[in-house]
Amino acid sequence: MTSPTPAEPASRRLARALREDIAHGDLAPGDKLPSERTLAETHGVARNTAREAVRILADEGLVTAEHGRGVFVRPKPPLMRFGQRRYARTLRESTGKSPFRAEVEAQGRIPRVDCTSITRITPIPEVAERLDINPETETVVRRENWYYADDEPIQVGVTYSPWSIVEGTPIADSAQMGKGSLYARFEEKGHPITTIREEISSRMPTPDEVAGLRIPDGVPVIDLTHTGYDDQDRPFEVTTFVMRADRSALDYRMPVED
Amino acid sequence: MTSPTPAEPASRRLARALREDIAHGDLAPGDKLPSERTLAETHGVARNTAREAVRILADEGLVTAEHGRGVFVRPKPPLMRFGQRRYARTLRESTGKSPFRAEVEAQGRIPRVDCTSITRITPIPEVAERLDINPETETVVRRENWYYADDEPIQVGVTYSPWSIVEGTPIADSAQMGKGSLYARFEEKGHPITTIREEISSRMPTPDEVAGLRIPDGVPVIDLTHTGYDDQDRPFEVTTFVMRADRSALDYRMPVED
DNA sequence: TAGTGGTCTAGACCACCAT
DNA sequence: TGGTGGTCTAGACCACTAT
Repeated sequence: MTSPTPAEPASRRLARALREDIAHGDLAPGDKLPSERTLAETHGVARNTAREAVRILADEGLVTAEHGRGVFVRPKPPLMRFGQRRYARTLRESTGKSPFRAEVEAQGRIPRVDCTSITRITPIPEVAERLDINPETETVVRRENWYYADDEPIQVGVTYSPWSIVEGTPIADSAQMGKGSLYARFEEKGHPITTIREEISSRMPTPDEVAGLRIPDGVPVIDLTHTGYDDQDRPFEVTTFVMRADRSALDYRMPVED
Repeated sequence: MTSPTPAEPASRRLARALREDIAHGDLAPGDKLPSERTLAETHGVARNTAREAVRILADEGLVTAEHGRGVFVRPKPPLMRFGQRRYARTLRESTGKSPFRAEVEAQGRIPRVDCTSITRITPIPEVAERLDINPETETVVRRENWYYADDEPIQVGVTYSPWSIVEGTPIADSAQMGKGSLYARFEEKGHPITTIREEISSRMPTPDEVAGLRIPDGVPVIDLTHTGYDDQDRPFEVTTFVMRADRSALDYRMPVED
């Protein structure tokens, strides 16, 4: 007695129609959608139903609502791509600037990196494990960095390194790292970065991250835990990054081990 | 005259309360939330408002609604981790099975890989560019694979390789790759996989992906474009993966080039 | 059959933005 | 000021799950 495929709800039908308009370019990136009230009237539904359709698209990351202005097709700006070159000594020495700055400038945007806090703490288990230290007897220095392009926050990085290594260096207490930045200082202390491990996952942002990184609805974050090893294969720093996934991508090239 | 911080909306307040219950373990993974109607009554709001609160949590990936059953705190199963070892010859030769199978079995789950289509096509520009071929004169073989753990779809992979390389091999026309799988066949044709490039991004799934991979609300996908290079640094295959981000992670270890 | 989530209506008021 | 999205209400019916 029941029909095999129940009728598609009005909100999804409307969402599908708008999605196709976007896919076909009838609604181009940056374009403003009709207002919720207009959509409701022209499609013969209640405003809440039109609103639900818009929300479906927002959850897919296709549109962004701006309070008081309207709903807009989200433009797809080029992604900033980060790979292992960000740790190469040649890059450090030739430009003297960090790979984040290089990548952002390559896109014609203005980079900024703020070190917002430097503290000495007892490491959490995930960090202690990767640094191969005893969390009950050893402390680490925690440096929190915020990365911006044109004042738009792109990623947050938190670097942990053993106190025994960074004691007395700018890493332990200065926001200014000097020429060649962080990894030049590690190298001076006998820890040239030689191998890296990158653990990558993705998820929806927490409310704090939404606020801090100003992340629109429907945009996930990339969660990256980076571990640096020196020429004797000793881990000496762990950095966790949280990146806006609509602004960031990762790009690695590596040998296949046998 | 206006208060500096407008009152928090009731739906967000309720969402925050529930979020804290989850964080504190009062609501453990797998637990059922009170019904929307119960939440509405106990918090003195309309059902739609309680529903909105639940939706906020679903969009964050914290809970999953099951029609007719209730809303449940989403358990966090261990992630399946994939790295460059998945391409190592030693792994191929010692186990004879693909790294996906090995990883899934390591978690006590039953792997399955279905090759759902093999076609010969004109490559799209992104693929042609990575394979360094002329899309107007060369064709590629497209193999689509679906990967399951305990019959739960985890990822989709689409492999493209030049017809000139795979012509006459099982890669071009057989769902069965034989011992050592795909990369053993490439090696036999003079293309041992030596270097890989991995381009990683993340986004919300399309409606097709939601349906195909049975992805719950609030779960992004990891989008991975993999390129394989042989011992003469010639690219010979490109594979694009779409993975459920709540089931998959990537884990690479690589040297830093100077 | 009872209880759950899924969808929808018609209306209201608020907060934000541009003019 | 008028138009926009953001939130909320009180009610309704449908579809799914379990008993």
